[in-house]
Amino acid sequence: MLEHGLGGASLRPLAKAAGTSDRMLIYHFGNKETLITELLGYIAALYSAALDAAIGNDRPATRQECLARILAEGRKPAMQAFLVLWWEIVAGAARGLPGYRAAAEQMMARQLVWLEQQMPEDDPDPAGGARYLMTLIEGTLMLGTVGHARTAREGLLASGLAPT
Amino acid sequence: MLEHGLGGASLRPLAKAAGTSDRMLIYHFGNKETLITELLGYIAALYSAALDAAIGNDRPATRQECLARILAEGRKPAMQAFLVLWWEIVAGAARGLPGYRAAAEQMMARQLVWLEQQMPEDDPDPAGGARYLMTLIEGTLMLGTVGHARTAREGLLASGLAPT
DNA sequence: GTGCTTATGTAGCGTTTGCTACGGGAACGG
DNA sequence: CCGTTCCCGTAGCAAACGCTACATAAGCAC
Repeated sequence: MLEHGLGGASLRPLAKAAGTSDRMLIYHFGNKETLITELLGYIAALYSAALDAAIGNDRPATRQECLARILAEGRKPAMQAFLVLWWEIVAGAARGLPGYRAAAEQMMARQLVWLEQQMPEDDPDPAGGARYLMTLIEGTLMLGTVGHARTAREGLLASGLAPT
Repeated sequence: MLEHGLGGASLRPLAKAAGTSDRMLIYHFGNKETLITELLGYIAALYSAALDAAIGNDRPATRQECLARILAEGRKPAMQAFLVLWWEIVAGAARGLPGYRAAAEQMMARQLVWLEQQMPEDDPDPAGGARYLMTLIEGTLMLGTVGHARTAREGLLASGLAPT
C-alpha cells in the first residue's frame, strides 16, 4: 500500500502485492470504496499502536527537547514512508473523499493526547503547549516534504525552540 | 481544474471543462504528464500573482497581527478552493511525482519572501520571524483541513500569538 | 451422503483510460 | 493557384478500470 498509494492504486496491482486477486478483494470488501475506508481505519489504528510503542518512560525536561525528540522520530525512514501516505490522506480529506477526513481527524487526535503525555512534567500549560508544538510539528513536516526543511529549521531556531 | 483534481482527473472531463476535446489537449501538450507539469507551473505563477495582489501597503504592527491577517486571508472561500489543490500538490511532491516538488518548492519560496515583506517594520528578526510564522501557518492550515482547526487555534493562543 | 455456507480461480462484461490515425478546413507564402 | 503549416473534429485503438457470472472446491451440520 505504501508504494501504490491510496486512491490512485487500482485493484489488480494492489491484489497482486497482497498475494491474492482483485476478485478476492471485491469478495471480502464489497467494493473499492469500502476497501479504502476500512484500510484507512486500519492505518489509523496502526498509527495509534506505533505511537504507543514509541512512548518513552522518561519525559523530556523542556519543550525544546520534546520537540527535538518528536522531529527526530519523524525523520526515521519508517516514518518517512508513512508520511507519503499521510499527505495523501490529507489531500483526500481536503477533497472530501469518504473516510479520509475521519481517519485524519482520528490520527491527529491520537497524536495530540500522545504529545500531551510527552510534555515536560513541570510544564505550566501542557494542554496548550502540546497544541502549540503540534502546530509547529505539522508545519515543519509539511515544509520538509516540499523541500523547505531548512526554512522550518530556521523558523524554529528563531522561535527559541531550536533543535540545536 | 479546481473541481476535478490534478492527477486523478482524466483528459476527457478536463477537456470538456476547458471547452475542447481530449484530442486537443494531447495536441498542445504532447501527453498528460507535461500537461500536468505545465499546469503546475502555471498555478505556481498564478499563486505568485495572487500574493502580489494581496500585498497591503500598510504593514502590521506586531507579529500577532501579521499572523492574524494571513490566517484571515486563508479563510477566504477563494483560498479555500485553492487549498484543496495545494494538498494534492504536497501529496504529489511527497510521492515524487514529476513537477510537483518543484511547483511546491517555488510556491513556498514565494510565500516566504512575501511574508518577510509583511513582517512588522520594527521586528528584531524579520527573516527568522517570517520562517517561524510560516511554520505556524502551514501547521495551522493542515490542522484546519483535517478538522482540527480548534487545536491549532488553542495552540496559537497558548503561544502568545493568539489571533484574539 | 446431502445440503449449505465460505473461499477462490477463470473468464469476461461494459466502461474509461491515454493516445493515435486520418482527414478536412483555414490561413498564409510563393 | 498551389503547397505547406497550423488547427481541430471523428473514430478508434489497446490497455486498464471496477466489478460480475459461473464453476469449483473445502469444510461443516445433520
